[in-house]
Amino acid sequence: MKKKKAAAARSPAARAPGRPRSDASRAAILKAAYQILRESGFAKFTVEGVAARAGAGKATIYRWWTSKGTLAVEAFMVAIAPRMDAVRESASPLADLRKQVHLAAAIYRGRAGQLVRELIALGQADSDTGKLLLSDFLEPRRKAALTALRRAYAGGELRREIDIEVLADVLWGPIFHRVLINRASINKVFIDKLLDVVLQGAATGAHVSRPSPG
Amino acid sequence: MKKKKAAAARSPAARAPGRPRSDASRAAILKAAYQILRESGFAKFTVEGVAARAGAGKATIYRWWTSKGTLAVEAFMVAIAPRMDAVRESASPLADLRKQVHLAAAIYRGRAGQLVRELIALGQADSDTGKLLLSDFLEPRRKAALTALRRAYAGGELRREIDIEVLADVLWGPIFHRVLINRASINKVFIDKLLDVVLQGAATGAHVSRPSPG
Amino acid sequence: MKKKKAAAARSPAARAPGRPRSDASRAAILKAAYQILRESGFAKFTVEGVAARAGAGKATIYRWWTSKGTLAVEAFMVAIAPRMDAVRESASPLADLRKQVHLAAAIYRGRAGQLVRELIALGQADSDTGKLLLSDFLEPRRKAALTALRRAYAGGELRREIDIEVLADVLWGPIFHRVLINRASINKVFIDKLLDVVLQGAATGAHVSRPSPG
Amino acid sequence: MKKKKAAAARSPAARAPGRPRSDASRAAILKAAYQILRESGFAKFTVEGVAARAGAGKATIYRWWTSKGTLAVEAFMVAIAPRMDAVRESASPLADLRKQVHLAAAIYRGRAGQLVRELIALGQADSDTGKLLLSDFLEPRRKAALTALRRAYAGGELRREIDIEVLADVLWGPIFHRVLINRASINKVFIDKLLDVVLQGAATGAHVSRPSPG
DNA sequence: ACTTAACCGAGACGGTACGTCTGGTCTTACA
DNA sequence: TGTAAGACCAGACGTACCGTCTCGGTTAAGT
Repeated sequence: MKKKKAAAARSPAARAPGRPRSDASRAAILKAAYQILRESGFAKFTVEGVAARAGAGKATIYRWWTSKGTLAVEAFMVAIAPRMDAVRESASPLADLRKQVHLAAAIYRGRAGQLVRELIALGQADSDTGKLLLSDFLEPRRKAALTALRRAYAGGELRREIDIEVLADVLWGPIFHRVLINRASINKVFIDKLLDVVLQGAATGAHVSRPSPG
Repeated sequence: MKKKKAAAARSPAARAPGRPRSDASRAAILKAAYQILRESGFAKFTVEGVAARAGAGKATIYRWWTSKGTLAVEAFMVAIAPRMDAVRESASPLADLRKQVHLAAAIYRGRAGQLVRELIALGQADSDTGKLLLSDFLEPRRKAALTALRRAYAGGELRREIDIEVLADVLWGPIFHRVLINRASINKVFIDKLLDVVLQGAATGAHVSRPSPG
Repeated sequence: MKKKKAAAARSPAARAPGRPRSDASRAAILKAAYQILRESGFAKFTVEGVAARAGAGKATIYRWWTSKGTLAVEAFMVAIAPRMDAVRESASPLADLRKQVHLAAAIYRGRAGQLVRELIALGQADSDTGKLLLSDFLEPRRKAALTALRRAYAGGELRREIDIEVLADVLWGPIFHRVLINRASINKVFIDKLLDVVLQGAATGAHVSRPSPG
Repeated sequence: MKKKKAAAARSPAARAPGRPRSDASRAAILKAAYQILRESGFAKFTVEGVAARAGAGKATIYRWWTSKGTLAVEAFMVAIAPRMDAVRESASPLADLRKQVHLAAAIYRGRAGQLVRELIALGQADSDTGKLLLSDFLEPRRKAALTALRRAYAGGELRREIDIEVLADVLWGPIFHRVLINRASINKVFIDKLLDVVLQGAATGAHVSRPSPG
């Protein structure tokens, strides 16, 4: 992530000189980092603590991550991201969108919600961390929503004058608002109401296509 | 603010024994705190720095504020809050709402935007700070919006099945989303589009009452 | 001790105006001070602690004592000094001297020994304290010894060329040396040996007049 | 000095892992500490000040010294102790003793006298400091005197019934008494009188072996 | 009885230093 | 060259006391 080195790859035998990076070490560090995050939250997340639990040196951590924030973000993503990409495309883009948002909200309701809270907070103070979290975690989710919205737009399900970019913010914004500011619940009922209001304002017909409420 | 002691209550003039709190000191501390926040942001905001600039002792700060976060929030509010209450009620609640949101966005576009970003971030780590910021700054703004929405609801301008609480989150959420996460601009065009989408989804007729776009 | 005011004295009825000093308060402060010294030593002796235990205000303490050291010294003396003046003059000045030294050593072996240690230490850092301790406590003991020595000298019991002042230091010095530096025991055997050596070096005949060793 | 860890012991070349202690840092700290002691005395001797002047971190100081007292003692000794070991053995142990005592008194008359005063005082409050000062500075001087006394005793120059240990206290005690308590001068005349009285009391013949008073 | 002045308890104040903690860098020996 | 270990600088943290100050209220003597 920090250094590139033209990516070996030329031939199967081509290798950089010196001892190669230890993947065992990298994995141990990320695992220890995530464990600490999960057990104690970011407040007790210290580089020394991670190094000690991983049996690694602090210098090794700083060689591969620019700051403790970027380490925390990467550790979080390795553990969490896979769970968020579970929605597959169907014939109805708006239905896909609903599923995506419900899934994310479900995840944010749990332990992961507290972690994103803290990571977003960290991103305000440390720009490396903020950029990494945005580009590698938050932006991809938004992109997925944008894709669905674009398909719906192309399929004529959204009003012509709608700004898709704005619509994406209108969808995700209230969720983070409740997570970060309100601390109000983001339960299923809320998500449904949110989707209803937003799609009501954006959709063409009255057919907001909410699935039967069971 | 910190201790109550059952309030003596004998007469309205009852006073605690001992030297009373110095208002000059309190004011100097808040002023110094705000100056540092404005000049250098929260990164360089230290209790030692505030004490030194205010000509106060650190102990005095810790006597009256539980953490540096609560001090920062209070200093911010003393300086900023007055500017946000400038919207007076008119005959049209939805027009009032538009004005409120535009005004807040205008303020958040400036220096204050960075400060709320940092204070909200701080509130994630320190619950005292988070509660204070919410109860004394963020919640009052949301309440103002709720009041306008309720008036509109009562006046039949909003659809019967709308949940007003959700609607408030849908209005403010996207703004904070851009401030905290996207870092996308919250310019007037965006705010107008936001209001259009949201009120389109919530209003009864097609009359979304956007003022003529000049 | 702190203020003089021309010493009343003009007539038996002359008095300063205003509320007179409260003796109850003075006594409570000295008592509390001594209790803390005895229970916890000088390490935990704080003016705030004394004021709290005495039910007095800190200002009251600083009105009558220049520093916490002088308070400690006075509290110590009020409690200890009376025990040290118990030796009455007899026909044999050197025997009196022996009794004085043995008595002082006995007292220094106990709790009081630790307190003088700490007070002498304090006197090194704070000159008010040092002067007070010297003039009101240590010097008077030395003076008593000097008086006995002078009587012995006048009675021809000491060699003509002896310097009495030096002799006093030679008597007391080793005791404080053990209390402050060595931490070696100042038991009766040591005191006797000390007296033997010193008086052997100073007395005229071989008659060092040690009482029968029972 | 602080941790031992059973000393590896495998071979004389065994070393602890990790970065070794920086001698440059240690030397800079001791130097800065002594400079501050010499310039301002112990009153203005603060760990923060030492760290700042040495260009060291406070943590580094606390890693290697248990308290500011032990740091002060070590800094003092590194600078002063060499000057006190300048007396070489001659044929006359009592003459050596006289020289030792005169040399020490000469040193204590200067700046070092104030420092030992303050360090001894400090040793009363902090037992680590007291023990270190005693074992590494005061006791060795006393040992040197004891050695000379033992030689004199073996040579028949001291009376059979004399307790050498007591005699050492009788020699050094009065000097510290004047330094710590009296604040009386420890000039050459005093030291000579002191030695005369003490050796008169301890020596066998009348030959107290004072060098001709020129 | 009324005024005046110094007293008193309480506790907030500015200030200084404490000893702890963590972030990020540097220096060893070994692999 | 990478790694574990751990010492290093830097600097903020929150605490503890110092000695001073500012309240409201008390207690005499002098009017």
